[in-house]
Amino acid sequence: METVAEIVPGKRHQGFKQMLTQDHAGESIHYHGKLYDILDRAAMLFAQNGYHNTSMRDLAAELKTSLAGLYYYFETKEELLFLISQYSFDSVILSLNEKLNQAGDPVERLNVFVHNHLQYFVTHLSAMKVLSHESDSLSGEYFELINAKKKSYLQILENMLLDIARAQSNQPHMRLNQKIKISALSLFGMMNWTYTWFNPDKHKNQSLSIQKISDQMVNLFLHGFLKD
Amino acid sequence: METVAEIVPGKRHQGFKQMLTQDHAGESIHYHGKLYDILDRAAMLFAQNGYHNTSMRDLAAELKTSLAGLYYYFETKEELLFLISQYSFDSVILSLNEKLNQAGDPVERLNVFVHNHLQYFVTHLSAMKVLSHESDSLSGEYFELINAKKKSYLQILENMLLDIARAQSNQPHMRLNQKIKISALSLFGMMNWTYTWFNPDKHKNQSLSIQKISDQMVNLFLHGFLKD
DNA sequence: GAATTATTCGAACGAACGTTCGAATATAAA
DNA sequence: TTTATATTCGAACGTTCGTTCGAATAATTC
Repeated sequence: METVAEIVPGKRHQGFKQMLTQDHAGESIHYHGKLYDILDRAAMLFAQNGYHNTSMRDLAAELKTSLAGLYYYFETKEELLFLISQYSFDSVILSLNEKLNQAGDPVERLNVFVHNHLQYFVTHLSAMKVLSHESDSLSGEYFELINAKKKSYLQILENMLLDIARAQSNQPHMRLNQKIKISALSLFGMMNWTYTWFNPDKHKNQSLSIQKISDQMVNLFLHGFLKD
Repeated sequence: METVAEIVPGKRHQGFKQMLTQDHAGESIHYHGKLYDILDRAAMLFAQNGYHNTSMRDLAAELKTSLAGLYYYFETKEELLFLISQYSFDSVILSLNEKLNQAGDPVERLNVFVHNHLQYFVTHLSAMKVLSHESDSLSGEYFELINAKKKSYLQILENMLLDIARAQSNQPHMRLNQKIKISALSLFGMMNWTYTWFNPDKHKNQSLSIQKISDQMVNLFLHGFLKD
């Protein structure tokens, strides 16, 4: 069974490199409350004020802990950003895979993809905003690792679109690969852009539910996509 | 005739407040090469490394001028970001209005809107990336001014969609206002997300032209939008 | 050419930042 | 209770940052 990366504090000097490579290798989710607390609050602050405008002192104050104490759980601020990004991404993909196991035809699978993405996005708005907005505040190995996840996530969507396109026999006017690439990126644009306008407080218990947004985006997308 | 905001250097202590309010009031574009150079290069650096990761020393080095000399042209780094954002936004809207004067039916006007947006986006990729990505690095009055432009730009698109929706007689299943809001924001998502994947060097003189991207996005969008 | 104005500059200031270190405290193991 | 381990902390270090200031230079006006 697939899981998100194991996250444990302490002895990071020895454990860090292993964590980077052991990703997706473990069997159970090791839960360490304090670190998740840190990731959660940090994501909130990063989403609210931006990564570079949030100081470690801000984070320490938010968590009612000491500045130096934070560094027991990670080695650098950049690693903190990486951990937030990695955990969010792994969670979305994990949740998606669970739902895809019981989803049938290509179109339904696309529905599942969009709804899963939007659902996770708005219920973890801070973390996903950070993931969408600050991913090139990462550098080096951190950047590469998150970028690889992005590419594989995009690949999942592109494969779905390929299935859908093949299912209908019309010859497309455009080269299929190109059409699928632009389509997939457009769909991601629709979905990810929500972080700039979706307000969970404003929309909670209101008529504009995730289900409605998800349905309309799929409609908007699918009719255009299927119409040559 | 509408123009972009007048931009002149020097005596900023007196001239600044006036510039903020005189926006769109002048008749001709006052051109001051050096300041445009600064805005252009700064936009490049901001797009490349992010606003907060670009220091005034970096910018001075890029322009082969002194650090202190920069402050002759603006008062704070934040004002510099504001000037970039304002000039870009005004230019897009100005260019759009020129093209809309000679565009007929609602659907064609939507085509013009999308093509104008994407065209300006990719030919001024740095500045537009900054505008899309760093606009909430602004605060106070700066933020409000750019936000107001954003809202009015969104309103233009929503009005177009309203015209299109009215032109066809089908009763929509969803409340029209809501449908138009989500549709407009989805379309902006498609377009603005391009800054994360469009590579001008890679796509220059290649098969993936702006016209093709624009056409496909309009197709993708319109067929879904018109289909209830 | 003198006077005025516009533009550039070197040097420095104070503040904020990420990070480190050794000591202190809490927790668990023996 | 003693020992070992896990966690927190105050204080400080070195760096980088945006910004300022008064002087120097260039351009323009008279």
